[in-house]
Amino acid sequence: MNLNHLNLQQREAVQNINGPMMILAGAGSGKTRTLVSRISYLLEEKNISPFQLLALTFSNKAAKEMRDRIGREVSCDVGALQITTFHAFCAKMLRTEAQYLGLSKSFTIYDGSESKAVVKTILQRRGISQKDVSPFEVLYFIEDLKNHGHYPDRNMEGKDYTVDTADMFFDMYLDYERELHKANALDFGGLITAVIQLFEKFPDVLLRYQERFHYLLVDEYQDTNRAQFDLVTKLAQIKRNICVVGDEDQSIYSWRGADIRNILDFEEVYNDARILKLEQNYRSSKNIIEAAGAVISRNTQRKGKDMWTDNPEGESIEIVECHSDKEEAEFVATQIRELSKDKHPYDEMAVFYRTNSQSRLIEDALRKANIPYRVVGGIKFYERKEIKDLLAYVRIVVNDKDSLAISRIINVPARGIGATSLRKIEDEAVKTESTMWEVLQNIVDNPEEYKHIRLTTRVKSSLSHFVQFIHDAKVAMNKGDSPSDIYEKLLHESGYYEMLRASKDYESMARIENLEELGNAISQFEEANPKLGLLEFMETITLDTSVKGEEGEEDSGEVSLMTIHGAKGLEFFYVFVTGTEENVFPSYRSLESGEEAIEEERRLFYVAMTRAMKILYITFSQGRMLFGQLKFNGPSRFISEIPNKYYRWKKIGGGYQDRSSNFDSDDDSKWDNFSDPIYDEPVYRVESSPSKKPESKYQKGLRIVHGLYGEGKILDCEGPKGDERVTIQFKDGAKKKFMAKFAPLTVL
DNA sequence: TCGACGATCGTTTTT
DNA sequence: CGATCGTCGA
Repeated sequence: MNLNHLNLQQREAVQNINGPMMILAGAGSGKTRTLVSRISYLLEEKNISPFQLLALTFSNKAAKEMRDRIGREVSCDVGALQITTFHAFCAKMLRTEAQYLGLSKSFTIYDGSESKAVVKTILQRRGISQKDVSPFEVLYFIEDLKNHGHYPDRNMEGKDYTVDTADMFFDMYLDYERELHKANALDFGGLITAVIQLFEKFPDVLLRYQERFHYLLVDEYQDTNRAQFDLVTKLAQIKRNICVVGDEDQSIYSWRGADIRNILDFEEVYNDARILKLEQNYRSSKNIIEAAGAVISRNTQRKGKDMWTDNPEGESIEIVECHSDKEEAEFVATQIRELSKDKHPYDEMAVFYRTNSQSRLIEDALRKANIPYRVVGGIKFYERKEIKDLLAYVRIVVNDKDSLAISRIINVPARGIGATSLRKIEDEAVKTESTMWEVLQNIVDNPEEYKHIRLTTRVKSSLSHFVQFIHDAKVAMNKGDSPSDIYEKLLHESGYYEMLRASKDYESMARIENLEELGNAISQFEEANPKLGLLEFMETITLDTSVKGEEGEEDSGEVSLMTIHGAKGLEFFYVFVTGTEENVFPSYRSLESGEEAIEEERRLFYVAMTRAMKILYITFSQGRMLFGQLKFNGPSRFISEIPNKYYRWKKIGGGYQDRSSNFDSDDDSKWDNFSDPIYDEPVYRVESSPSKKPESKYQKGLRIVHGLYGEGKILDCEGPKGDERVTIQFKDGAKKKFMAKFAPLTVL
């Protein structure tokens, strides 16, 4: 096998197949190429059976790419190769081993919104108002436990994680787990912890898998959480051929439980581990790589890599300062136009932002400029209400214990079964320890015995119809009707289609189209997998949330818009990083929560920078509408962390001095709302008081004039010289806070 | 049961 | 600003 296309380190990563190894693969270092070669090498040179390999990734996209590329390189049967996501791997194993854990093979997988719904019902049942305890908080607590590999009776000794069983939330967690078990369901985290449980309670099962997988590979290792680490460690225990690949500088999911310690402590866990660094970047210009390197070097939580490149120096980074968010978007559009005039195709360009809500203005500007674009991410197809509704019907048919699905659609479309009736049915289910489906069946089949559930005749007759058509669909499924036939049946007999057709508004029409699209998806699935049924279809879509795939999305001739999180793993010739302002990027939340969070934001910034191959534009705006208010946040600290020599700074429109007049002529209605920043607390606490600060020109008590508010007095001033935040009391009594260098202030 | 209306409160989201 | 949620009245 020819490995000449690889550099020295890459080759070592390929050929060093035995024992634990961690590959620290920097951005653009040819990671996928290396991994693909490694697997090919194992298969072709070392004659390892595909059956004995396991490669775990985080996204379906990554798994698919790797599989495709290996398929092209290798002649042996790739079909048996396990290259899959953590979650899909676990789901598959749990379906085969379901009986051990008292699950049925047909368990459903709950996504985040369904988990949240379960938490809500638990809170309700306990009579806790959502105002007092937000379901989100509870869910976060539960996820945190699961991220650390906890399951209800797990002994966490020696796990470096303490569980407070006295916490009221812990009780709710137990409730939650019971609820899911009753529904024959698992959430995302539960897929992982259930496998850990399986391994710990049934060592013989574990042994089977340990002996099967001779070679383990974990991609995006920096994003693993403790549970996943546990799982992999267990699997690798006997053969010890575990290769993990990651980049601590691209760890941007710690808020989702990714534990950077998995990387930082790898050598402690495997003391004979080999550590390899892939530090040559093949993607970006020298300017970009060195600038990004300078920024990330400020982080303390790293193993430390020094990326370098043989690529040419390239263009300077463009830092672009705009007046308003609108103007920023217009700049992006104009610049894209320019690039396009120079014959650069649109699909080589991407616009990044920190939060999804920022896409709106960019979209407006691009649309106005007639630039084709697509928004990557955002509202996903399978998260749309109508899709979730129909899928809830499907879920009931597949797994009638799924009471959550029943509650979701029992009155959609309206059947006159309101909250009160639903409550009665749920109560009965809890009381008799049965599922809602059983209760419904009983009410319909033995109305006499169930008279104590006081339901109106109208409700009873609706229920009867509901039970009947679900039952029919189940029968159809069992006798082998095709998934798409069953889907059509549900769509029409539920009355859902009719409900949408009846209301003729634009929105309903779009929904009908989506439901037809769902039908197509099912038909396609059916054709591709004739042996599989609705259950498997459901699993694919809950575990693969990729956006409704239009064919040929690769070279679409469109500019890509996405959050930076969504951009990880991608590359573009021309990249715009927008909204690079304090409180936006880094986000105000991270600023509030301290240095670790800021380091993660810095990694995010690093990821953004290193997506660019040729030209990197970093834009920010002096003023920005946030939560309906105009804010002056000032440029992001990350901009100041880029050494001067790598960038050119460009101001769009006028300078600071004539700002207020510019503002006035810009868009009057908008600036009418001009008001103080909402983040009144000092966000800069962290670095606000070095021992000797140079004298600020904004002293307390000083009288000033503000371009818009008029005359006032400085009440307080904090922050270093040149970067002060001043609190000013105006003549009308209003107190407002500004960043001095951006506010139109004149000292009197 | 269901809609309308006002209060509230805002990241990121591979699975 | 805008989505989401809870309350209230018909």
